[in-house]
Amino acid sequence: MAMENNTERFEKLLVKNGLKRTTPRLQVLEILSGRDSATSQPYLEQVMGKDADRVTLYRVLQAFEEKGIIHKVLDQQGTANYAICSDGCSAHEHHDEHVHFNCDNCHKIYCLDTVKIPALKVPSGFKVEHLNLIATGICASCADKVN
Amino acid sequence: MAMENNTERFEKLLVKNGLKRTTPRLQVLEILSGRDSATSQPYLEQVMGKDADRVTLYRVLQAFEEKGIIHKVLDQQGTANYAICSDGCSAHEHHDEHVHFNCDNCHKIYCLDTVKIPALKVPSGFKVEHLNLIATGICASCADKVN
DNA sequence: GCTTTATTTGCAACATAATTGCATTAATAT
DNA sequence: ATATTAATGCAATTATGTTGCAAATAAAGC
Ligand SMILES: [Mn+2]
Ligand SMILES: [Mn+2]
Ligand SMILES: [Zn+2]
Ligand SMILES: [Zn+2]
Repeated sequence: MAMENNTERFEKLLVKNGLKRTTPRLQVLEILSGRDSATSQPYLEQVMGKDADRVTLYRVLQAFEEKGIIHKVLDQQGTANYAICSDGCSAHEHHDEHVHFNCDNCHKIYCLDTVKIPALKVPSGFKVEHLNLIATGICASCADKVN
Repeated sequence: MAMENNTERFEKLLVKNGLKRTTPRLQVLEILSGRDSATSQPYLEQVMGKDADRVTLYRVLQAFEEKGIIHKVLDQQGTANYAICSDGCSAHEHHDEHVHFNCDNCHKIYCLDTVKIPALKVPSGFKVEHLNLIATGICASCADKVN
């Protein structure tokens, strides 16, 4: 049983979502999946360099978000960060209601998939659709380094 | 017992924080205090028009935020919105850890001062400093209009 | 009130993020 | 191999935010 490689997986993912198998798209998937935290748009742009136009990157990210392949998290400065959706997300509905942790030191954004956002009691009349919780502080990795 | 008017209150607020009583500053306080929800930077810029330069507006907002007079909330699109701090906020510490509600219909952001953000259990190693919770959905006012 | 001083403002320039229209290119279906 | 449709690249434009510096002005001191 041969371990399916990344590129094959990604190609299937694109086809499944009716997206053509193009270099910029595979590249974005490759980059995002190789990181343990969300990836900022500026970082992606820098890493891709001249391999793809800025506009193409924006369009790839938008398409992926719409299809439920990635989700966007805005950090405390309002910068867009992207992370691969764990599963269960589709074009029709995202299921990324986990907490995000924005480290004040390394500025990484971690998807805390195991931490669900507690339900909330809001004033009468308000109808809550989604909850978006970002915790800030020091991440495990940075806390380690200080010691 | 004469009811103290807004301008007098705002002048005192500025003096207390070591800020000079200037027209743009009073204008921003006037606008923000006259609204029931947070106010976006673009809206402020539009309302102030040529009364103040864009840069001045940015600097006024920054000074107010530093002094604990207002707090900034980023909406789902990453747009900066500002609201007057209820109280207890100072240059040294903000106490605005209430939930914010971003209406999908009218796009207003309400400070739900009465709704505190529940404490959170995060993976070991992570040290939470602040929590920032934005709920999206339909606000009370918009829900009413539909009926 | 007039002068001094420190703060604040306005302007110009710049930086970055994001969007749009359109012609060209490339992926897939036949 | 060709046709069709989707995707890309490029140029131009918009929006947001920042910086440096000279001019204006608020507040303090006389
Ligand atoms: Mn996430
Ligand atoms: Mn608030
Ligand atoms: Zn960190
Ligand atoms: Zn509303």
